[in-house]
Amino acid sequence: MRLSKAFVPTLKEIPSDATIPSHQLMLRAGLMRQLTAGVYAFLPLGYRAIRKASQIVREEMNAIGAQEFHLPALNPEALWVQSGRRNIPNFILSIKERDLVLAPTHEEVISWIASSGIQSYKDLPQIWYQIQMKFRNEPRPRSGVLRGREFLMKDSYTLDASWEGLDKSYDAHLEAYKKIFTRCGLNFFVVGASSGAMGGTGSQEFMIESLHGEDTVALAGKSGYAANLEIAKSDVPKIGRLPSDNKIEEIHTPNVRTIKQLMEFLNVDHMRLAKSLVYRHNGKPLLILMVGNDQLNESKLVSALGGGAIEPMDATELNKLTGADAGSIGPIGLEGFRIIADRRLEEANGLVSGANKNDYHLINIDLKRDVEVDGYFDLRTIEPGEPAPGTTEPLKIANGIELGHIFKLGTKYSEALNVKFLDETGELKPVIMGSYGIGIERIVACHIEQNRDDNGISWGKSLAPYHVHVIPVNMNSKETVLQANQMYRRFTEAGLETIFDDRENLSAGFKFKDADLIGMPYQVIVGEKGLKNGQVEIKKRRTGERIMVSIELAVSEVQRLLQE
RNA sequence: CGGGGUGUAGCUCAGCCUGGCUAGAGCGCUUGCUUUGGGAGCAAGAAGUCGUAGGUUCGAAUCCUAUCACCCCGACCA
Repeated sequence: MRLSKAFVPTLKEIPSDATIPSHQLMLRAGLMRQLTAGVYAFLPLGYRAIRKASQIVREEMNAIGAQEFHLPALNPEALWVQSGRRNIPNFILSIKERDLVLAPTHEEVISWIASSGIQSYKDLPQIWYQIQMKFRNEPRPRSGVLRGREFLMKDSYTLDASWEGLDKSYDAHLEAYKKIFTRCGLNFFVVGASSGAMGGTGSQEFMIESLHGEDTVALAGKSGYAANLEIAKSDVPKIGRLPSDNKIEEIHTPNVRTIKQLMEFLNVDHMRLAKSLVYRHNGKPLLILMVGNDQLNESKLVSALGGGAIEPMDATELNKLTGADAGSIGPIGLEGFRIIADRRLEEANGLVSGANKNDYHLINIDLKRDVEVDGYFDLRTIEPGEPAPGTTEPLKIANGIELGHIFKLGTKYSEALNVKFLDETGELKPVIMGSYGIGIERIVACHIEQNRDDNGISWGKSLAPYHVHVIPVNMNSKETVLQANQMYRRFTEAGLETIFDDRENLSAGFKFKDADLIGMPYQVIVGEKGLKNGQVEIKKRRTGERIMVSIELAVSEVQRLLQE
């Protein structure tokens, strides 16, 4: 590719709208331009990187026997009503002129195809995938391509006749994903994750660690524990039982609202304070008991409740139902509430909690004796430094960017959308599904986050839009131009993807800066100094190392470096 | 959706508080000459109805109102 004829609009200055490095560099290196919030146009160089990433994904998917589909982005709205996902908040973008929506993902369409196409256990298993644009009603797009309103995804869907089959399909994806992200030159890790609104029985996320990530993860390097904070566990002890068996007493606690005030007022450890949190679950009142300073983890709460909608109860409503304000609520004598508690409180006694009467607390509460607790669940958010499960290793908390997510969906969609098959015994059963996503643009953005320096992008070999960047130092030197042209021709003929900076009237410095910014792995610098000795210079972008080689050996040397 | 910020030339920004000549700078762009190993120099030039609409005023980029867009923090996040 001759730069003199190419569209590679590099920018010297940092575009003011971009705040994270990958976003800034993707704009500065001329990979893409923003059309409107959360929507980007990929320019030729950026699109090449996207295609490289897609191709790696495609190869590894094909290697596990997956078959590529091309699915409609326009979906009938009714299909989403049927699956129950039409009204998930901030999810679907719709078309004004018709009852059509833009597909945010493709479980529904896949299920529609499978419902007529899959009839017998003999048709299973299947792995189907697509690499296409998806659309989402994102309330706040941000961080460049990391969170957009349209985004390129590889999504695959597995159809199995048995749960064992699903495990196999899932594990195949787990391994394929590791290969994909390794080939993409990413330093990634896998975490246990919440299935969230997707439903299902298990899921894992592939992440890179980054200050700019939106996810928070708990990590323990040595023991290998890694989990999204939404589900992360730690070995904190239960608070257990005290030997005493005192009766409940009411204590006047004027103006005591917070756990901290209560600790000071009663002069007790926070561990004996049972904090009451009041929510509505699918509209029904719910009281949650937590150990004093522990934070409720809403993701864990939703899982514990088996899904559904939760919302904190607002103050006036709470007062109407209990006669007391938040801060004075407790489990004793509370009517019309389901009561659940965090595991740390299991069978605990000697607890302090609100009396459901403003300015009063109860002491000596025994959950076993005095309260009908409808289940103990792990509901707390872990804190850094707590021991990883089954170890003494302290957990570290870090931010991460999610690259991929794999789900065991089970039968949620096959039941809603009638994807059934006849098994060996002639019984009609729902197909067992899995769903597995990878954000293609995120691969590229994360690759840049991890492969850059002050001068620009430093592409790894697998995603680099081109392999080699040939730079003639002085376009006024006939010899330089002649040799550089030959160099370009030789590289191209050898099958290497090559950029040739044949632009006239640009200083050498300008070309070097541009080459470093767009970041191809190897620069071949053709200058009068080297040519005197029949040599050109190969510069490794990543290390800055320079090697002088004879003109004849330049191509084979770069080929050798690319093999390394 | 709550809070904050910004909209002035292709890009980065100044000017706005305290209204007043023909609206500025750097980069980029065009032409010519020079230059060519780390974002060159000189000269000449093109380019903006100051986001949009309304208002106040003799006069608005500047003050007021509304509106749109974009960015950041939060909420949300398949």
